Amino acid sequence: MNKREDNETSYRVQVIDRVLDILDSFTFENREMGLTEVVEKTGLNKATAKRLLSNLTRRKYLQQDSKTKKYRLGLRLFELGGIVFSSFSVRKTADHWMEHLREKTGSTVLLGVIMEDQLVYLGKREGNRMIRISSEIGWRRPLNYGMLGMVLLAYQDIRYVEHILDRYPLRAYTSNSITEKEKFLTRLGAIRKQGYVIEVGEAVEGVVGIAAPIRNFSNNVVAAMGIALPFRKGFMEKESDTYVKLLKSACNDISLRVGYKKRTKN
Amino acid sequence: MNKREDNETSYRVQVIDRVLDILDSFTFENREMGLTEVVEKTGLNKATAKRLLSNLTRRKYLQQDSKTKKYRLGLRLFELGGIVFSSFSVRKTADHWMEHLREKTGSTVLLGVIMEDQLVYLGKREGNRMIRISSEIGWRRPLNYGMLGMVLLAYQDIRYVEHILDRYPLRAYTSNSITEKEKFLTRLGAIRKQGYVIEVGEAVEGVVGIAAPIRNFSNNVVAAMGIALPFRKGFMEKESDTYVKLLKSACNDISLRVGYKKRTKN
DNA sequence: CTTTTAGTTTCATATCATGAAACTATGTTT
DNA sequence: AAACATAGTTTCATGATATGAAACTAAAAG
Repeated sequence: MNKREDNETSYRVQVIDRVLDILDSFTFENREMGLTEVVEKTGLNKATAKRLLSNLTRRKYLQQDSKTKKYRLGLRLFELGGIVFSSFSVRKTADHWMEHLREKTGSTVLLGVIMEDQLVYLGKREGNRMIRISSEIGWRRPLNYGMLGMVLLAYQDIRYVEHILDRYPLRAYTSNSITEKEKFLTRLGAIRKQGYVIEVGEAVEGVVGIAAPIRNFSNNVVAAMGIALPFRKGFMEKESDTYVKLLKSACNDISLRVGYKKRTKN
Repeated sequence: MNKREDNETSYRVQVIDRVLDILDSFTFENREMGLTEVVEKTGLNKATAKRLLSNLTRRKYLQQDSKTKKYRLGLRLFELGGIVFSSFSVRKTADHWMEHLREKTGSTVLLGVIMEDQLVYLGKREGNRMIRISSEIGWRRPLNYGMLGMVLLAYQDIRYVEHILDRYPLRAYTSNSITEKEKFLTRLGAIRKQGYVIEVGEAVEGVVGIAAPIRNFSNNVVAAMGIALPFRKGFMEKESDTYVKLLKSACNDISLRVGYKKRTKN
């Protein structure tokens, strides 16, 4: 008998898994669920689900609309999330630079990191123009998505990139998205050489993205920051340079503050 | 009809309470705990605690430092918190105004709401001056704390205010804090009359706070926004007016834009 | 090396979560 | 208005499952 589960788990507690299944069944798109919907998503017995839901609600991990009886994620999760949020040091140092960039460019500024093989948005500043970049803080995207994903991938080990592309195949988000692996890898090479990326409508139609890497003390790229602007004719010739310079100096400064030491071999 | 014990609980599930006790034992100040520390805080048996911790870790609700063996809150909580965060509509509409205020004043801007009888920080923009306002998003404070708390309380029903002051007595955060109930109530009246508050060093020594209310469609005050600046001589005479005007117009605009949410009472 | 402290694993036990079923409540169709 | 349909709530006998004392290992401290 394989009693020994070779992972670190000492023992599985059924209720915990069930409770977390419930919490996990809430998403950005699906923020409200009734009892029946929860039952459908989790496969739990109705009575059990009710009991667990009530317990979570009593502890403020869920809240229930007294009228519609529907449940949503509770305040406690917001608080706990806030604790985690406040612990990302990159975010903190990037904060006022994001502010600055948005001010100077009037465009939406985004900050992302790699976490568990995915792109996670850590920061966002809404631009005052009319673009809709629907990326909420906490969002996850595949690592090959858009400007931030490309920058982050560009500086990873090639084997890691392969691993990622293997697991999350390239998708056509728009008609301009790169979907061929070879082309994509070439692109990453170019980004590495340039030190930044400019993508035109590859993630969102009609939106230009400019992004650059942020490094930590050990020279590793740990985050990427980018700005998103609406595409205009002549942009590449006239304006792009200004934006790139702005962005690069911001990213470099953040890198320094996070502990990045300029290239010295050791 | 005789309901059960008048709370909504259908039945208590011990493990859930225990698991949530564990999560709840993490705070902003205490973000990392070893097994023993968790046992101390929760009163659980060591074996039980270990089992629950492992389960939470496997599900990314906690993460464990492989070196020190210490646990911290996990990425999943950040994501779930993000979902809750993104659902606060006041925050969203206040967002670019906070940006604007910080830009114009160079000071720290804060946004807070009442939640479960406490002041909860929903938004923050770091000023570029050297003040230390240590309020993280998700923080809770008693409702009688500082500029935001005072503004929020000023517009609540007097009986609610009494209830709050009863439960959370006035504390002296600085030497300027009001600690007498009568004085405090008079202050709230003045705020209501003025439509804003200016407090000098009542929450943090040497910091001036200016805050104003944000109302929803039904005229209820649902949030408060404020700016925090370092105290300078002659501030009250020369500068305060400009700041108040800026802030008031921002708050008014947000109030207008915060259209309708769900109706709470009728 | 010895002691102390912290983390991990086991397993017999009865506590505790479970879910089928019966129930209420509310909305929808005839 | 009754009949039907759908969603939420409560009960309680049952045994599956969480429990914790104890024995263990690992790693610091003395």
